[in-house]
Amino acid sequence: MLSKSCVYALRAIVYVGHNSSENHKIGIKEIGEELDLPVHFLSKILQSLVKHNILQSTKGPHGGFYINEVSGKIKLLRIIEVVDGLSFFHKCGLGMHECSDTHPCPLHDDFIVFREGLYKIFATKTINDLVKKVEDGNAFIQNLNTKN
Amino acid sequence: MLSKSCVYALRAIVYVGHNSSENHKIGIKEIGEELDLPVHFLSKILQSLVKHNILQSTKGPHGGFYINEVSGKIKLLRIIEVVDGLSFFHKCGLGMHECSDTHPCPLHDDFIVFREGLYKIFATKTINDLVKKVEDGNAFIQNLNTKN
DNA sequence: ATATAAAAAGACCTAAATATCTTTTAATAT
DNA sequence: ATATTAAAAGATATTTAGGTCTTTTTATAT
Ligand code: FES
Ligand code: FES
Repeated sequence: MLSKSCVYALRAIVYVGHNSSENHKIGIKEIGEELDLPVHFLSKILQSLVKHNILQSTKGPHGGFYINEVSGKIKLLRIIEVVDGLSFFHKCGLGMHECSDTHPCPLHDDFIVFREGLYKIFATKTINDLVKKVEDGNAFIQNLNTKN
Repeated sequence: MLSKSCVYALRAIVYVGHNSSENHKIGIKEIGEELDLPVHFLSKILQSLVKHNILQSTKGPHGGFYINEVSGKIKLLRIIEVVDGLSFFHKCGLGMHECSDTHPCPLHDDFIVFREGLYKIFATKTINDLVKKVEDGNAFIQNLNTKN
């Protein structure tokens, strides 16, 4: 559904949101290790998020990634848009060229309920919402038994 | 979500169910052309379905693919199982190693609604259900403007 | 029996996603 | 200014999904 790049992005951002601040930035190595993600690959993904101003970073000693006021309020959908694009939310679930109410595939009615439901979730929730869940102990972003 | 192989499979089976019978089998070439699908690739997929007894075929003149009584009643989920496997329906939407109620990711509650809803649809609907929709004119499996 | 038609099987090929490794750039502390 | 640290950038490798082409097998009609 979402690509690996995309879920890596989401989890990494939440991790950064949870563990960092303007004066305690967090290195790519730590993020990768804590989330069991391939560091260099993740690095690419985060680079792109920084370019899109979804995430902040600085180089050099005590550098690393962090998240500012504004970024925390970004909707998950925006991250998906940047990493994967939004085509999933418009595509036919049976792979027809067009998804349309007037020329629907046999799964259309059932499928769009879920597709649009997901859309709404992603379009509504922010990074901060996820961070809060983690901080309240109601959710986790690290694997239970850490082994890849 | 579903791989191309999988949606190709579903659409092809519905096409066969709709257009063929024991004494009017239907060739791979026609299926591919009518659905705008790559013939040889589709051929592989259908081969595997035949092996799994989800679809029937005979070689030689007037040979081709068809669907018997039993196959029409097969659930969509079975096709997904054979082509893609069922891992999607158990996997964490944020890519954590395990999806669990006790160690949930921050999207877990929202995501499983979607995941399990879809599961139910696929576990319930049969090939014949989709064929019927098409025959009743309530759905289509061919593209509108046929160009790949 | 033979020719023919169609699927099955096998061998490849291509593109995209995922992952790794190396070099460069820039920020900071000394 | 210099050394150091960490991200950015670039190049390359691997894996998986998707697709094509060729040969073989098998059923049928003649
Ligand atoms: S036409 Fe297939 S999901 Fe809308
Ligand atoms: S833990 Fe992520 S979806 Fe269940």
